Amino acid sequence: MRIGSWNVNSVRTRLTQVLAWLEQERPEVLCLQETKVDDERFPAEAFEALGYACAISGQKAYNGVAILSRLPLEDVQIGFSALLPGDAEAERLEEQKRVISAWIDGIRVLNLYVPNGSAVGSDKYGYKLEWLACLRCYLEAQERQGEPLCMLGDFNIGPEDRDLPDPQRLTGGIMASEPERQALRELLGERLHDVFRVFEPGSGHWSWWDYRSGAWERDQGWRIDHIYLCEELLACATGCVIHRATRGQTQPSDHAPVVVHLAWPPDDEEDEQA
DNA sequence: ATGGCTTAACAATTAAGA
Repeated sequence: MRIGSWNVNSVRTRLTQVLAWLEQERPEVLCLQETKVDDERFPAEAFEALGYACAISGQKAYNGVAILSRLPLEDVQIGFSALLPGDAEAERLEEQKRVISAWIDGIRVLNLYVPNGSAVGSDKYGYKLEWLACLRCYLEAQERQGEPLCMLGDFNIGPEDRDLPDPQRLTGGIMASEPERQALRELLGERLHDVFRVFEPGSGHWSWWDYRSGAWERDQGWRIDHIYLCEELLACATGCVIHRATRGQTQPSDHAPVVVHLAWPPDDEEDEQA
């Protein structure tokens, strides 16, 4: 079983590339962020034609998340309120469409688009920290449900200096400030693990390259798109790959897909050879 | 370089991303 995450920076602008990648890779699940389209205009038919069911939570122009699945897509939950009913903060944060989950083949797949935060100390930075605090509460409620969890998406945080191209210059700034990193560590707790780091401890592995300043040509990226697994799923992980070639295409997204390979369900012999 | 590029919205510029 393979589960991918890709910030596509507009699903309509990127549709041809996403379809081509799906046809080539055929992951069981692909989670999208920054779809930038309301639900009525989401190109579901194009994905359904390739055998993918769609769960979507979008809005006009900004944000927007979706889960595409070749396996049955069940119990779709949208927003923080799904697990925090009556919580005023969860409802307030619902205005921006950044949270969707689904039950797929015995796994709770949680797809997130964490706010960017603009600049340290700005209003948007405050919003980002509030959003992360709400996510922590959401995850505590999720843990009480007892479902195996795969949480993935665009976290807009470089968790450690090895996830940044120039730590000396960038540490402390947006996406690398201690409050953001601490908020992320706290919501992960002892329960959730960055599966990419199980297989690759080194620096120089990026998932996002700025459109500006020739960041791609100079390979000055960040690793801000992550896949986190609970212990039960982590024990089944056989690999985690960043598909960086997509970033080198014409008119690319600034993010590349990240894919985890799981021998799941645990008794599935076919997956264990992956 | 409070810069650089790309997208959506709207119809020439602005907001936002990260």
